[in-house]
Amino acid sequence: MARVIKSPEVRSAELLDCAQRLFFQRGYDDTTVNDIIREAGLSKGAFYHYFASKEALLEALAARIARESLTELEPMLEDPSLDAVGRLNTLFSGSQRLNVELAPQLRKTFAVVFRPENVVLFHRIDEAARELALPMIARLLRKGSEEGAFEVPDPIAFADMLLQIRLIFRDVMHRALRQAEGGDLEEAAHLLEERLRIYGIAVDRLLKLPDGTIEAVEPGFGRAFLGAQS
Amino acid sequence: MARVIKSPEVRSAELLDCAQRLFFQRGYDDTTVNDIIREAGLSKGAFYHYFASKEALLEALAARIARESLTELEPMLEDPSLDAVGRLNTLFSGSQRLNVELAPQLRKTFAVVFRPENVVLFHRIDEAARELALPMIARLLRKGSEEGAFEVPDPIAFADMLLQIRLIFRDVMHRALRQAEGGDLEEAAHLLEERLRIYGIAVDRLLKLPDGTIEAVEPGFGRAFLGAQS
DNA sequence: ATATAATAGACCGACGGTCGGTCTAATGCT
DNA sequence: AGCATTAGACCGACCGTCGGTCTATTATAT
Repeated sequence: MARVIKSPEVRSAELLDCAQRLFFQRGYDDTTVNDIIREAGLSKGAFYHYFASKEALLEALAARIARESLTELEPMLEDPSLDAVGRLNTLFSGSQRLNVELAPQLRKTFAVVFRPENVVLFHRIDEAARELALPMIARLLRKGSEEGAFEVPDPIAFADMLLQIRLIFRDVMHRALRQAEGGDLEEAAHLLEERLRIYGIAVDRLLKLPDGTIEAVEPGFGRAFLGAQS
Repeated sequence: MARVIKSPEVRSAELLDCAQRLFFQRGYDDTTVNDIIREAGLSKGAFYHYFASKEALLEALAARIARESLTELEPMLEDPSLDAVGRLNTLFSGSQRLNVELAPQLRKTFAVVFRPENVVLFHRIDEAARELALPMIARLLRKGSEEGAFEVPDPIAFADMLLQIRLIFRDVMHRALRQAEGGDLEEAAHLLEERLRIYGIAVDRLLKLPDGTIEAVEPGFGRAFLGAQS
């Protein structure tokens, strides 16, 4: 193979790009190191010059994805013009807007990453994202608690639970996607929205807000996300 | 090797026993099929006569573990002498009693299964347990709702969230175990109990019970579990 | 006797990872 | 400027391991 030299930053970014594309297309286990280096156009040796193992590549990728995602969401959590409840609502509506914008791509990715045989991939990304998100959410909860908006005995523990509970959407989304693909868009959209609504109520209750304060679903989100044209 | 013939039930049970012991000792990935058949004392051919793949073995094992665990817990969820709140409290105290009884063995198992590189193992077992537990919990919630004890808009969705939220203890327990092993039993026990207390409050709030109604920790559980002699 | 289930274990291909070595570009030295 | 040295990016043949397959053989049931 022709020898091409690039700066380490470019190379490792390219490796991560390729890995991300392949992992999101076929899953982690079904993507071989050889697949990755073929697409990235370099050798085995070069690959292992950058990453100690396939596993290490996954971790680096998870960290990058987590960092990028949270950079998009962080401003909503810190918006100084809003109170704590407003920030939470902004977070939900904002992430829904993002989801709809990127719906065609996201749907494909979710369909792969949420498959049971890809737990490892999913879990690594979630773990990385969680680590970054936990202090942010905890700070928001503490702030809201001090402002008297919430009633949260232990911001970190509650942030932890809030982040944990959202993971029901791995399964819910997976089922909705399969159902939508099977033709029943109405039913799928309804399942998704209903679960989001209930999730919103759960958040309300955990924070001792009146049911319905947190708006975890925009009306029509289910159809907008599941039915968005590619 | 000497040819030994056993009934299929015995054989597959033995295979599952070995697999469980090895998976819980070294994890799933680090246990090879050859390890399993060596311990179980049979050949590759026999192994693949009983299980289509290593993966299939894992699923069967997860199903068995889930079935056994839930058989122990089910009576508490159905106890006709108690109301809904009482049943939930029995469930928590009962599973804590079980944990303390089996503490030495459980600690070893948890220390392995909760390790990040063993997510697959953990997740398969949890998935199987969840599938069995979901309808039971949902029924309890519906019953409690009808009795006026809880206020639960969607028993299935709430049961789902309740089951999801408990998974924070994968990480919490893992950390507590490591800390206790590192010598700081007091701190570890405190972390564990505090998190269980907060978890109880979370359950209260989700079900619209007054904070403190659900008793998710028995006092002294942390020390009893983490410090129980082998 | 014959079919079928159970068992054995040699064998296979694919995979992650290693290793000795090559090539290039920057740096130091005269 | 011109040459030597060096760091490290890069190559790809090779290796051990592992999950899984295949054929042969033995036990059991009818």
